[in-house]
Amino acid sequence: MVQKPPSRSAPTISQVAAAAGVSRSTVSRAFSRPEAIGQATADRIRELAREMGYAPNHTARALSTGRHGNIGLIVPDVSNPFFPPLIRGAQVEADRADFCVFLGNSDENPSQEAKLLERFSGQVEGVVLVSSRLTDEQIIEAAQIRPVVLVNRDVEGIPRVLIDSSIGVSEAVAHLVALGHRNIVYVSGPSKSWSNRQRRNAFKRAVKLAGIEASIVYADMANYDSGRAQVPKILAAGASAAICFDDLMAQGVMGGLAERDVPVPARFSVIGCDDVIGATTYPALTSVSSPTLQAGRTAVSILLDRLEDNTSQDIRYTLDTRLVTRQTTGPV
Amino acid sequence: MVQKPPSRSAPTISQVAAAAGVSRSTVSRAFSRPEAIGQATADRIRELAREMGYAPNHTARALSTGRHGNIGLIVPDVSNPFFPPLIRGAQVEADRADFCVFLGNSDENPSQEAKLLERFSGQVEGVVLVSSRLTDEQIIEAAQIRPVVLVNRDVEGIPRVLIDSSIGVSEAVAHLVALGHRNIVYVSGPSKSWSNRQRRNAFKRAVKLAGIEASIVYADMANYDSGRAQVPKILAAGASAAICFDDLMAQGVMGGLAERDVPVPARFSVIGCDDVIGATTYPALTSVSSPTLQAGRTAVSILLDRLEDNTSQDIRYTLDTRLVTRQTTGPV
DNA sequence: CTGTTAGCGCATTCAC
DNA sequence: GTGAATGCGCTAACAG
Repeated sequence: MVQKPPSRSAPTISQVAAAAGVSRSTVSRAFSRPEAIGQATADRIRELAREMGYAPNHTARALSTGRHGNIGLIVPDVSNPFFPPLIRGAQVEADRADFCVFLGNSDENPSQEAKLLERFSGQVEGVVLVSSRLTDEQIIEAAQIRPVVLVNRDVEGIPRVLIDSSIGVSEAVAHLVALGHRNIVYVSGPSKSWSNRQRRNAFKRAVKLAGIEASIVYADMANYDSGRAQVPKILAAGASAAICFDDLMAQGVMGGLAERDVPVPARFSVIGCDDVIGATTYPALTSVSSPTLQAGRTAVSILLDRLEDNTSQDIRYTLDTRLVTRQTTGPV
Repeated sequence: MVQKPPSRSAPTISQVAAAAGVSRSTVSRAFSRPEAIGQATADRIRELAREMGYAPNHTARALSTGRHGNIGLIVPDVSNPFFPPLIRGAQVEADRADFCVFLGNSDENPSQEAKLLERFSGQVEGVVLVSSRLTDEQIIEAAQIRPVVLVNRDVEGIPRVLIDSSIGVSEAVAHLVALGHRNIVYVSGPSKSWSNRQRRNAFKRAVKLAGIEASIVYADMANYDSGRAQVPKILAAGASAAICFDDLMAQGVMGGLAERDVPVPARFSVIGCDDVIGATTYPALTSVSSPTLQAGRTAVSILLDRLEDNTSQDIRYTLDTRLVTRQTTGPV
């Protein structure tokens, strides 16, 4: 086997053992279970190792133990502002346990997602799937190989953390009603999205409860242009306010309204979901805030727990949302 | 050694060899160098392996070859909209070579960055450091262990890809001058940022060349609130336009202006940098576009090249920027 | 508390 | 073209 000569070849455990006049096992213990050997020897070895620039070879350790201290995280699209905070949260939690995280981008594409899963396989102890595009069957199959935790995807038997927009959307409707709105529209996102179904249903329940007029306009994509394109339909419905599937669409709606000289919030109110850009726009967007960072943390936390004790109770962790009122909503 | 019993234990190369009636070497070759064995045997073995659900153990292979097909990518802050497209680009390129990428978040913190580097070490063949907060010495030291490629950081001898804002910023100034502006301000970002220094210098050169009045206001942080807080200083300077270190600050400036009832672009023009949010706001932000996705791709591409042929010529790859004109700039 | 022994799963010299 | 032997670096039983 040809080893590319490293500029500064790393010492092996044997070299440290020789230099310290002990066996390799002792050196090994000095790093993995220091409390199992003499305090003095442990210190001496670690010090010596430090001087020699020795560090345990992660790969060799992984081969021997079957544990590599890595997890995988697959998201549909890193560039969608919804995900970065979630990734961040996952990182933070992984960090605390000294785990490294592989990041994968599925491009909203099931086969790409499966490919990543395959590629990660054998290098990760578990995987977090965010807004997975895989079928239930594929997910269940993947979970048979190694622990899987889902975010915003509800598959029975697979640990999952769900951001529940119900409360936030209800608050949004209540907020608009309190401001005097009597005809609201929900701008729907991707039809196969779990989050979208959930928000739409919460919307329906809330408007029915309030006994006001309401309608739904359907867009296929969740982005600025898509939101902008819905404005004619929204205005045609005679609504005075819109709750949008996400903030990007909300921005699009605002753009479309501005083009038609409909002032926000003077003549029309707009509410987004996820609160990913709220504070950085003008006027600042009222939005249903999603605890995405928390979702990332929780998912990884659950995954790591599962790696510890191999319990397999059915976890379904729900995170609540709330309305963050800013400047795009006003009295009718 | 206690191996946690996998639900569906993966077959090893030996089992496949036994089942196929060949030696382990042959099976190994069937996967790593199929052309080195009989076409027929290779096919037969691969087929059998597929049936048995065999896949080469990544870790064992890595231990033996010293190559694990992973790279590390460390960014200051995943949540900063500048980075996701870059991450995306890096992923795309890694994907093409069947590499997995470890993502790390340094929190703009040098010691956290060093810690990640350490944690990745031994599992990655190379690392891409984006807007590194490490000292030159630390970077050089890291590069002695394994290949390192820098993005937006200029250290002699280390391969680097730099987004050169000079052209874009010059265009921005020219654009404003053409619109009749005669007093412009540059809203400076983090003082130790390479990008900021570069933009500020390009600004100085351009305004001097145009012979117009100009000034610089200094902010320490690059975010919305920081931009918003600069508005009084900007207006006090008597400027009619501002070029901001990045889009987030530009948004902040727009927010601050709106609060003071200064209409954009009617009475004041605003230009951002990086073009990370331009199209999703209203009015749409004029911005100096940074090819961040391309930067990510190029960095990984250079890294992978370097892993192939161990050449070590000094690469300094420059990516140009250009002004994207939208609706926040207008005649004075 | 420490050393000895035996793999983890694979890639790779050598022979044949 | 194929098989036998050896080692990658480390950990974990088992003795002592």
